[in-house]
Amino acid sequence: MARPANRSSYHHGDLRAALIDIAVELIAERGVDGFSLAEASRRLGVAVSAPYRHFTDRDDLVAAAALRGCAILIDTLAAETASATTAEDRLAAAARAYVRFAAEHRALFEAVFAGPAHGFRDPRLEEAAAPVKRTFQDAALTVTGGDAVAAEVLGLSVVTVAHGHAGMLRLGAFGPDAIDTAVDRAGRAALAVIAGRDQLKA
Amino acid sequence: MARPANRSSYHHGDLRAALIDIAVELIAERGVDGFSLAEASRRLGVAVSAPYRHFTDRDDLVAAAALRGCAILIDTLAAETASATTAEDRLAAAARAYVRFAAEHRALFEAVFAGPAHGFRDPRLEEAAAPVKRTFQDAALTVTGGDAVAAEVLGLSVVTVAHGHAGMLRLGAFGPDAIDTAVDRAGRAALAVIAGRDQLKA
DNA sequence: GTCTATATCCCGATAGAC
DNA sequence: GTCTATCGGGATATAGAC
Repeated sequence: MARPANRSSYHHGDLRAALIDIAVELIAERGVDGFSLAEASRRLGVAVSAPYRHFTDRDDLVAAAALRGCAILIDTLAAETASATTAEDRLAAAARAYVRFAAEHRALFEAVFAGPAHGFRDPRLEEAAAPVKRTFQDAALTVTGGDAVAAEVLGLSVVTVAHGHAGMLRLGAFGPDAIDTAVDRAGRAALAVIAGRDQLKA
Repeated sequence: MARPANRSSYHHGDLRAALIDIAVELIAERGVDGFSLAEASRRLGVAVSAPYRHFTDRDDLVAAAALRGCAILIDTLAAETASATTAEDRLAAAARAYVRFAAEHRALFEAVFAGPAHGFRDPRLEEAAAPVKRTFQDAALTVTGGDAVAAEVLGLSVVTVAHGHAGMLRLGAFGPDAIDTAVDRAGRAALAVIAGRDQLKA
């Protein structure tokens, strides 16, 4: 977002940042698999070899986008859960934030989560994503009143509910006002799971 | 699965079916985006031009795999929900079947649901997938005792919960015995949503 | 219905000049 | 830190022989 115009300015200084920006755009358009360094270079008006000064290879740039996504997701979670009053609401707010991030930063969301299905995962990303899990499990621990085992199950269930809403949103399952609908329903579904959490234990 | 050996038999008769089989294999290995007609032809020992006698283009073959996946998913849903005694259990069984299908037929699941994010969707697939939605909503209608509005919300919520478990399973969120764990948890989460369904309404 | 051959295109990555 | 040039590989799709 820094300087969308004047491509010649990329010739020195911030090509690295510009590449991440354009990678996000391209991933949004064609998906992680459809992203290519060649196309990114073309759009920035630089040689195809230029990116290799800043990233070791194609996947390294994708990983950089994923790391940025992780940071934004964590910030979003922190901001949206801060205003919650009850423990239940805090957990539901985390679910809403998760879906909102997936909707508003589709490319970053895909970069973060597209990895492990096929191919390998960057350990930096593994580490960077840990606070996401923590956010849900900390909130769940408050809900369960300190029962760590139940909290782990509940936290994972709620983040899974949120993940499902993000996926169904991508599939177009929520009609008009899809984003707001998906966010709202994710929050309600989270509250429903919390309310019926007795059913979760084996 | 018909005739895994004797590639020369493909030279006449069932290349179409063999291509779908090999497409499923390749999608499982490299994902929908990583699948190529060229590689499929190579593995079957036929010329790269041969598939074009049976499919108009690459996407047409992927669509054929998706249609097969849809049929299997619908069968799986029907079989697993048949033995349920209560309405709640029938809905939860649908969630379990959904996750089990996603786990045991990962490639087919991806072929069915990978489409709409980027690129276009085959209308045949749209039509073929309708019974899936119906299965969940019919079961939900029984749970809500005939309340159609509540049933629509509940049915979508439960299938979304199942979809989330399928996605998190792919991400490796469930440890050892991942498949059984994911299936089991999806069923329990569905029951939790059903139990707490008062929270779903706006 | 399948093959050979080919046209066209895009990609990742590197070497060496500037 | 970027450019030019290039190598090597793989994909889609078509034309025409058999």
